[in-house]
Amino acid sequence: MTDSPKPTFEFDLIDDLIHSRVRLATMAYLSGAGTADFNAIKAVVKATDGNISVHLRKLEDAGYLISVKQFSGRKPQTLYTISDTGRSAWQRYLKHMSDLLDNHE
Amino acid sequence: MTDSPKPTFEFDLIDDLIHSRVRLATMAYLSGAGTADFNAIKAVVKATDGNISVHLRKLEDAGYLISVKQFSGRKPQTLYTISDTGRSAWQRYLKHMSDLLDNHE
DNA sequence: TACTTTTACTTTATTTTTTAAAGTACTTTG
DNA sequence: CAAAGTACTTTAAAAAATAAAGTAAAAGTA
Repeated sequence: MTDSPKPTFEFDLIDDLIHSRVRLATMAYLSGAGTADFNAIKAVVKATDGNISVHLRKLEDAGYLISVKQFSGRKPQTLYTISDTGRSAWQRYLKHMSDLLDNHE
Repeated sequence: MTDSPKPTFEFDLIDDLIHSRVRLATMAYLSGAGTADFNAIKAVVKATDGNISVHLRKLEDAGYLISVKQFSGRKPQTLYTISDTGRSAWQRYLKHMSDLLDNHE
């Protein structure tokens, strides 16, 4: 048998929960913005209401985001922030991507 | 109305065909290896036969990979190489990821 | 005031993608 | 030569993503 080829980085370690385009955009935006509401996130991510709603829920269920429901004037408003768990998952994700790039400059 | 928030990079430009974990691993490996056969790719990507087969087909259908079928001894062997189209798509992908990282060092 | 539209979402249904399970056509091994 | 393996492909099942409806309240319009 021949020896198995070297992987450039550990693909199986990349976090699927973050990797999805919509959720990646969400995490990237929130990591900079700190806190943002449903509509702001929807806007940067360029997603439909239903779409972003489901993805936000997924990130929240995973414990990556914390949501707070309040009223802005007389309208309901949901605010989202990255949790500590979410932040370290995000940092790990960035590390993996950076490893990928290091191998392919 | 308030002005829309600034995205950190253009998420809608990221290439879904490459972004999928299995296909990302495949492209990353092939971009370094030059050419590799079905089994070598399957090994680095840690995928099952059927799984990698479908993903390789997808990359080939997109014109990102070129496959050549030959015999190694008496066994069939399929070799895969990144095409020119694939290489530039790959470079664009890396550029986008690098943009993402620049905004979040 | 009655009615339509808009806002801020959630829920459900449809489509797409991914993964897993079989299947094919050989070859190698005991 | 029968059983087990190799190198895949094809089809079926599961999961994920997207789109379409639906809800409840607010706001604008006639």
